[in-house]
Amino acid sequence: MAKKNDLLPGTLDLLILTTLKRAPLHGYGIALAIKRLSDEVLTVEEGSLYPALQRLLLQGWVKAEWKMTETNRRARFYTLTAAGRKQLGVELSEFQQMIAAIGRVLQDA
Amino acid sequence: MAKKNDLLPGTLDLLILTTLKRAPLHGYGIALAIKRLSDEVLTVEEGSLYPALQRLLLQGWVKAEWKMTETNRRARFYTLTAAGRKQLGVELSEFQQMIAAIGRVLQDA
DNA sequence: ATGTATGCATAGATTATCTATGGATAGAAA
DNA sequence: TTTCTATCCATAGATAATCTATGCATACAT
Repeated sequence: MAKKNDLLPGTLDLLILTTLKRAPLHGYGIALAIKRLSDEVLTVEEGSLYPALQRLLLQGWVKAEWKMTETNRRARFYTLTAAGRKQLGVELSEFQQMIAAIGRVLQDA
Repeated sequence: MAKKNDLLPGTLDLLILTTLKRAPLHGYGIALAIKRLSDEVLTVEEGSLYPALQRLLLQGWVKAEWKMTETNRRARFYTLTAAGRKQLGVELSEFQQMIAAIGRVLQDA
């Protein structure tokens, strides 16, 4: 079994927080949003997504409420908290710094 | 104890292969090169580096020989193999595709 | 009635990384 | 000559993140 890696490890929290920036979404919607926005390149497996959402809940970056979807289904909608919005800023800047650093290595070496 | 993460997980092999692109290096030299090229942003711990080198050896991406350094020390010098050079190309392009995809999500969301 | 897409979630395995060590030697400093 | 610092190897154990594989439930279309 080859190791595929649908995702660059360490980026999932950032991706999730980003999709919640504009509006609350349920888990399935988050996964679809990431897939769609990335032009099908990034796929978030459910076994990665839900544990990640638990982590985010525990740390208070998001909160969750049961609501009805447009298709008349019960679903947990996740919303960015104020702390989560702040955290998003932190993680985004850390990520960009990392990427820039990696870029320098890849380019100069 | 806060989790720091000196590195973006999943990028170490690519970084190592890249530093070996021009010339063979020993482990310590690889770590220094990555640190220096990244302007001190990226730090490769020895506990990450040596296991990674073992993986690369096992897969045949690099080969190793004991030699003397300029400072008169014995050290294992790692060299990219032909397969390793090819692998570097693959990983580089996968990485760039990932980063581009992540960029789209971060931007459009 | 049956299938398909939607939606939740967990268990277990795997992998990668970090922390914390430990050992050895060259050369400088004291 | 002793001691310190930098250079070099490497492993063990813990931790964390992700994937694979499931399982359950319901709305709606066929």
